[in-house]
Amino acid sequence: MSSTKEVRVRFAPSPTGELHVGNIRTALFDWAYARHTGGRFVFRIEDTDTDRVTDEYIQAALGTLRWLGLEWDEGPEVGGPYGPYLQSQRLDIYAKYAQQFLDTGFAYHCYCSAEELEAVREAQRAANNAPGYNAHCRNLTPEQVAEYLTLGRKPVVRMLMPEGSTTFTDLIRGEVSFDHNFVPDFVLARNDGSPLYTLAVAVDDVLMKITHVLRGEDLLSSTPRQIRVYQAMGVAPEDYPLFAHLPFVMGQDNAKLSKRNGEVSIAWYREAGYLPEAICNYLALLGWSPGEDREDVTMQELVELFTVERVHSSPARFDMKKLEAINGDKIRALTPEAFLNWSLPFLTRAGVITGRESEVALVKLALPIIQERITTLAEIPPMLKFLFTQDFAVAQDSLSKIADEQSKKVLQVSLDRLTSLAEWSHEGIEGVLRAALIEELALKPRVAFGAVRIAVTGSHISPPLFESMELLGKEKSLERIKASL
RNA sequence: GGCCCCGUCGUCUAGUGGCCUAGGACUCUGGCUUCUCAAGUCAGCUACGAGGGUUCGAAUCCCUUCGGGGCUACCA
Repeated sequence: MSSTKEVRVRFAPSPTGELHVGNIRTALFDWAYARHTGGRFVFRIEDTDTDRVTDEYIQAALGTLRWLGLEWDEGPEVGGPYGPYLQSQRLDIYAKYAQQFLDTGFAYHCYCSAEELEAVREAQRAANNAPGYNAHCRNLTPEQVAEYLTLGRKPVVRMLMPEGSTTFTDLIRGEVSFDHNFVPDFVLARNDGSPLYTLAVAVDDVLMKITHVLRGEDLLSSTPRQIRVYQAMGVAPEDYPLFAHLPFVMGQDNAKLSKRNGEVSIAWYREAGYLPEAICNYLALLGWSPGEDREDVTMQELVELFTVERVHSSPARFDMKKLEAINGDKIRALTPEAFLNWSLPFLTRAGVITGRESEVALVKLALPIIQERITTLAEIPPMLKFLFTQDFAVAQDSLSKIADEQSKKVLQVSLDRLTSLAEWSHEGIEGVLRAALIEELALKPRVAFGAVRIAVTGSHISPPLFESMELLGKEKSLERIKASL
């Protein structure tokens, strides 16, 4: 059917808040599918709910997708042949179709008030009947209409759902069928003429020639309504987009994602030092897998491997621990240059460096010794702070650990031997300290080096000691040991 | 309540009638390695929601049941 057509996939969020991991997972699959098939990735903003969508959220959404590397071929800022891509700029189009549906009898004016509708629903619930509009206004006489008008009532446009049922094949769930007894006549346009989601989404998918709709499963039951709009537009069944309803991403406690059970905003992950590729790799594994016990994929590999056939139908729980593990893997896989570029902003923002060339040079030398010991970029500043700080002080909780006699002795001996060390290299430092502390004083390495570590780096947890001392320099290293005596 | 979707280790998943006494990853526990923290490495814990069928044989097919979720708006 659509085998010869160019694949066109859209991501169409309604930015009523910041994009969260669930939205992003959908965007990622949309993007991956478009790229995998060599099709087009269309980005559309569904801002018909003007009360809840703000420009700020729209801008944030654009920024988030860009940061993640999910570049779109058509959409806001880049344009495209089927624009505009903001629904708020397409109002006249929806109005035209609403009128057309009215003219052709697919839709009708409904004058019922909110109170009347509520009363109907109440009665249905009480009688245990299927809820939904009772088609009260389907066949109003001209007199009745006139009466509503004199009452000052303004009508909404309602789609007429005929008897029967709608069946479609979901690419993930197989054949799904809805009896129209449970798909009531639904509103297409408000009484001020503004369109509702069901109208706008269907009209745009048709006009933008969308071939595949991959979206959240919360929209599954709205699909028959969309299909009815296609029919009203005169679209042939073989030209309907193919649907694939993605499973939910749930929070830790099996509840919907929220701030309470794990941070959901991508902006938070960005600030916390997660790499876009780690986020995408992890999210890709929620509801999909490449098979063959594979998990680690680059963006490129995701594009190559992604198919809807391998997408699950059951919901997945978001697990921060797994994300952390993947983030650590991705950080370790970074080239020195890339790692440096990711690190610098975190170091400057934390006030560890100001960005001077000499500082950057030192950071460059220090990064290799911490690359495999962090899981997020945010861990970099505290780890390298000792190299740059002007007002060095040993951490409070470590102070007591070097206050005893033995520690004092270790530090004194270290100071003496190191002072005469000519070549200040980590090999040299290690050789001297091992000879003096481990062999001569017969101390356990962890005890002996522990004291030096605290004196020099200020903490009992640090990057490898000898490399750290080399980077710090002889003068500062000895200065700190002396100060701790 | 009604309609629809879903159900494999704690979590993400592999698995499409025999390769499954169910594999991988994360977490957790223990060991090795080790200058701390990591990383690496070895081992261990733990699952086919339940009950019926079909079949020589079922995690895989069918039915029932239980559980979870979505929708039921002039939200999306």
